[in-house]
Amino acid sequence: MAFERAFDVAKKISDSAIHRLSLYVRILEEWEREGRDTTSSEELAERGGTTAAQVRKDLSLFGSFGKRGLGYSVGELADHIRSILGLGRTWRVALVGAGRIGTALLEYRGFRERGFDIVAVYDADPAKVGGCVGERTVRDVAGLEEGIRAEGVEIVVLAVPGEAVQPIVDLVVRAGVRGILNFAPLKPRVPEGVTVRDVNLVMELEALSFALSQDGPDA
Amino acid sequence: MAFERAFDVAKKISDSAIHRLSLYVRILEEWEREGRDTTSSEELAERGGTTAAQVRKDLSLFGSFGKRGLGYSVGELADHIRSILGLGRTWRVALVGAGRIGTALLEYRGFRERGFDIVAVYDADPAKVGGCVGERTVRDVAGLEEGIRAEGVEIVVLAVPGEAVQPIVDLVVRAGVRGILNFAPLKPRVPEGVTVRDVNLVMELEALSFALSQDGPDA
DNA sequence: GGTCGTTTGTGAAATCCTTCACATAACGTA
DNA sequence: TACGTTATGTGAAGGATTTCACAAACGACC
Ligand SMILES: NC(=O)c1ccc[n+]([C@@H]2O[C@H](COP(=O)([O-])OP(=O)(O)OC[C@H]3O[C@@H](n4cnc5c(N)ncnc54)[C@H](O)[C@@H]3O)[C@@H](O)[C@H]2O)c1
Ligand SMILES: NC(=O)c1ccc[n+]([C@@H]2O[C@H](COP(=O)([O-])OP(=O)(O)OC[C@H]3O[C@@H](n4cnc5c(N)ncnc54)[C@H](O)[C@@H]3O)[C@@H](O)[C@H]2O)c1
Repeated sequence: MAFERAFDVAKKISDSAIHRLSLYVRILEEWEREGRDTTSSEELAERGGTTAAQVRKDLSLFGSFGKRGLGYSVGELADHIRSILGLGRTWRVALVGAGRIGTALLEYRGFRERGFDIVAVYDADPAKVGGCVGERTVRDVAGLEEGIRAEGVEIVVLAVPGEAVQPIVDLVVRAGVRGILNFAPLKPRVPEGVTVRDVNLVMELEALSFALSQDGPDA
Repeated sequence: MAFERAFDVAKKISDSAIHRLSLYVRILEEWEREGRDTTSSEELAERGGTTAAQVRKDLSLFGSFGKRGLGYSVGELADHIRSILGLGRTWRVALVGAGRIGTALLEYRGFRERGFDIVAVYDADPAKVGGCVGERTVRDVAGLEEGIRAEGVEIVVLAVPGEAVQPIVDLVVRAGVRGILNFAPLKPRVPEGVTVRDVNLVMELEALSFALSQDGPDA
């Protein structure tokens, strides 16, 4: 069969491999726009800050997309990786929490461009519900479960205060959501089969603090 | 010697270990507020979503902070980890880019609470320069290098468009900054000794997309 | 003081991830 | 068709991180 799907046979793929694939697509798309036809693991590695062997290993987890002696077709490889990452489509996303972070995300074009369409926004604050953020109307979080089902929402972005996280997570999981991006500094509990990714900015700053403390003293 | 500093003898500490330490502090501080005196690796692991062995291993990279048979003193362990991460002080942070993400960050109290004090804000847009965001005045990015030196800025948070990143990074590194938190979807090049941490939200969403594509088909 | 139950700290084993190295496939040339 | 050059795909080696498992340390209790 031409179209390999070796990767859904329950193999374990590391997080860093996925991050690199995500990076490779971005590089390849840039090259597509520049009209480049072919590339090599060497070039991708150079541009992506890794090694050629790593690039080939990452790809080999999912199939073989190149031609020996020639390299890869930029367009085809991009297609393959997009298909691996599930990016050949639009994902329906709901945002919960139209606060500072929430509105920043809403007005960012990069998400829709990359296939993540924020189809609905929810908040609990009566002062915000009914109002507009950008071109979208903020809905009452009371209708969240119903809304998720009605709109076929697949991913929820959570930008609410920490204490509100767990109840909302329970609710959206009940409504069938299996992917959550969480900005609160607190890891919610979810059942098997649901993926949560946390964006914890304070942790990132603390990692910087550690790095600076390590080699700072001698400066 | 009572105060061990075994960790600055050039040992390699993994990123994930640092993230977990950061998590442990947060848990311990919560327990401190609740008035709990002691805890165990078991409890920390349970609460932090890891294993007891992992907790002990993480801590053992830096010293030994517990009492066998008894566990850890909540307060002392928090102190030790804060000291390891360099959190026993305030870090001087500058924000570059007072756009959507930038202003969200500025108005967030969590950073100062955890020792990251945003002492200055810079932007290139003449319409923004001179204006206020929260209680801070936006300064012209032309004065960034000078400002960094004058204010003793140690960490820079970059919330500017991708194409502006590299020049600003070069400039702030020249001014002596060794820690950068970058929101643009593009990894800047920096010399040895400078740490950059990237927050790439699109990559996080793409990782969710992958996870959903993996086990989605059977649903 | 001795014994018991507890929990740490840590070598050793197991697992996961990256790098190495090379057989293999593809193409151009003659 | 044979040969030379190139760059992939992948087992095997090497490193790093996580898990295991247990000796050592501590307090309680008698
Ligand atoms: N702003 C930042 O820079 C920043 C940085 C790091 C982390 N965070 C985290 O991100 C989250 C959001 O931060 P923010 O600064 O945007 O906060 P915010 O207070 O500006 O916004 C939170 C929004 O959530 C809404 N909300 C509260 N409870 C809700 C509920 N049960 N259902 C629906 N909506 C509800 C509020 O009405 C508000 O509009 C917080 O957990 C915060 O800790 C924010
Ligand atoms: N907003 C989001 O939700 C979001 C999500 C993911 C990534 N990002 C990334 O974060 C970065 C900022 O995004 P944003 O949405 O806040 O953009 P924005 O356009 O709202 O803000 C960018 C700000 O940077 C300023 N700026 C431009 N060039 C500058 C320079 N040379 N020096 C100083 N300031 C300069 C602009 O004047 C503007 O105020 C971008 O790289 C974007 O890709 C944003």
